[in-house]
Amino acid sequence: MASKTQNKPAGRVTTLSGLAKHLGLSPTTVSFVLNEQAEEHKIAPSTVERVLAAAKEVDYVPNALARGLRQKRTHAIGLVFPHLKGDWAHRITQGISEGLGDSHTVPLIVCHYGSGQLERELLRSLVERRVDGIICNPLADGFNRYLQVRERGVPLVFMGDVPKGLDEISYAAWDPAAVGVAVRHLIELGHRRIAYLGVRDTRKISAARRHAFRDAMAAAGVTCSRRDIVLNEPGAAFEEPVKQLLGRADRPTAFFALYDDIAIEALLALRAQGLRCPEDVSIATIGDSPMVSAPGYEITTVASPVEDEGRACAECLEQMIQDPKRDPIHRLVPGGHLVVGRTTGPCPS
Amino acid sequence: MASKTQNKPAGRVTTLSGLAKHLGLSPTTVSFVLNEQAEEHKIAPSTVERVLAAAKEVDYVPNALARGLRQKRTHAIGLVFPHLKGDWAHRITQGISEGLGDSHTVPLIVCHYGSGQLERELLRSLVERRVDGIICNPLADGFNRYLQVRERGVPLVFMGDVPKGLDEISYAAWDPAAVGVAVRHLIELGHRRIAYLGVRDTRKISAARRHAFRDAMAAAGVTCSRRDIVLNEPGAAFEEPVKQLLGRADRPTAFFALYDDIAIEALLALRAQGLRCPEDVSIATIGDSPMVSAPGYEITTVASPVEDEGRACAECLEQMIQDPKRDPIHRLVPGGHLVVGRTTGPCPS
DNA sequence: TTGCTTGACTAAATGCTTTTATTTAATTAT
DNA sequence: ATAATTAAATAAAAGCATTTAGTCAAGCAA
Repeated sequence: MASKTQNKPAGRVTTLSGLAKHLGLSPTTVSFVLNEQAEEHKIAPSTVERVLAAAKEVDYVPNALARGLRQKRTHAIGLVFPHLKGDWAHRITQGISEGLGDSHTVPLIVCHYGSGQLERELLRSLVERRVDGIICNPLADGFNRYLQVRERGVPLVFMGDVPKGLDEISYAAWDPAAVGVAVRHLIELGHRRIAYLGVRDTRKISAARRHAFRDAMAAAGVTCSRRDIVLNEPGAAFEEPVKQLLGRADRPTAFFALYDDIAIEALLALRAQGLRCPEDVSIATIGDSPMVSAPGYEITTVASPVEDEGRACAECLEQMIQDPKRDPIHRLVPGGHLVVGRTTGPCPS
Repeated sequence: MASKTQNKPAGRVTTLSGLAKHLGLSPTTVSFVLNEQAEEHKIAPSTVERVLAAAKEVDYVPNALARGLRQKRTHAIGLVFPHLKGDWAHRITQGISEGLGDSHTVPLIVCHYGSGQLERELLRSLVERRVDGIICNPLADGFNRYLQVRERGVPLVFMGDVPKGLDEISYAAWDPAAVGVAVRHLIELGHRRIAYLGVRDTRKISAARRHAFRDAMAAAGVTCSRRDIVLNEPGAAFEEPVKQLLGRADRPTAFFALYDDIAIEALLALRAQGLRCPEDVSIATIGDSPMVSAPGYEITTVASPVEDEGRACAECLEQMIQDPKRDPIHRLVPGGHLVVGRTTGPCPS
């Protein structure tokens, strides 16, 4: 038993070297045993047992700081979220955890709460702590902050959309083909004039979704007038464009909204015009929230496979960690099933 | 400019020593400057500037592992959550972040998803990483895991309830006095026979809430029969006890439920008896969720000050970190306002 | 001139683990 | 019996920043 009064580092059994001294062995030997390299280094079985027993006895916990310092690997990854509101953070985190599997990597979750300042600090903090990689959902104007991190050699994966033209960065995003599910639903209900409500495509996935819309229409043999495509500036209201669309003689009988909040805007604008949904005009969207939570809405949507996205992000990041110099990975996560709400109905004849 | 071909550690400017060599100074000097101890150590102003400029130039990021190893302080704390579902995690995290203030401490959030095995691993991982402290919401059967951590000298704060008799551990919990808010509401509505639906008091706060109930009743001059106090075993159903209570001639006209899920159980049991709520019997509770989210329920509750709890936890932990040997801190967070739902009404005459 | 301060900086130890290169003794091959 | 091999370990460096205890030269007083 180690003397309790002794205060010298050698006397403390809490460290690997302390344990070694306690056992009359060298730190090397103890390290080999504790890292399951005993076979490889031909440590005598009796010694292995002795070390293991002692480690258990004193409940030795290795110092991850020292280990990480030496190995240049922390087995921790950073998850940068906007916040933890709602279900999204929960679902994606669960997916990421699954994706990490048994790699004994710990996700460190931080939130920037919409503050660019905080985002920068947190990012720096993660780099200081030498996380093995980062999965992030950045602020709209925060991309360059992450690029700086990438330049340091920290593997980085974006969950979701990235700016157009940014090819040298990895991302895992929901496959835009899911748009087709919503569109086909509308077409099956008999709709032929379907308008697209989206935003100007400064990001890849947004653009890809618009193409998916066009393709789904084309595949069904439905033509789509360019006038039925609304591409707002980010942040702009949809009331006016929707009004205009509805004012036309050959007005659309259905809307596809790129985001769920656009769908709500459209719904309100439509009602303000004295039209009923879904009797007069149907609305479908894609989005995380089936929006059943908002009583009175219940917009038809395509539920996104958030867990799968998380898993994809984690797998993607692991690959990058394995080989930091590899080409950036772009993964599209398929899936998403239709959740029919109260906003889609048969095309009015 | 540092030669790029050189591969020796001295050539890399990314470390403090590298930077020092680059500048023709000692690591000591650079360290002093970068840690704002230049004044204290009488570093020449010109040198200070030179160092600062160089650090900025190469965007030097200190290695938190090395620093932590030396200082025995990581400026990171662990937050152990069950999961990130709903609003609770979001709110308490925000509160904790506020409570940490500008201490430049990063919260590392981990979730055990109800798995004791995972909880143990995560806890060990946090200890390995030498977090400065831990704020946790443990599994019901996981307390001893945390006590082991505490014994290692890691400051520990429980958010919420702790087992009875466990005085040597810190916690920050919602003041049980909030129970009075719900009870007074019922009394103001004219109720005199109010039953208490709770669980056997193996935990401190549960017991304190029962006392708060009793006190609130007494303060209003209302007597409370012992028969109106239901203390279930944890996990047991409330259907039977509620049935019994309602079967009595002098049946209660109102229920106070210790948790919101108990309230729901009671509501269902009551309806199954052919009684209406709130016309025949009122139900009030205290809890995080105003339960407006569950349409058709909307149980009257006292909204808990989750952010305040988080802040209290963080402040509590910081104090313990300052002086790990101090007595455990027990903090009760006041507050909580009444949210009147559809389950409370005037006492039937 | 000698001794004492002070300003400006540095050498070296420390924290803990991993890893590479050796060592020592025992065993086997020749 | 000598060389070659193997088993079982170890010494020492590396990884990076902090911190204690100095050093060295210049400036000043006596």
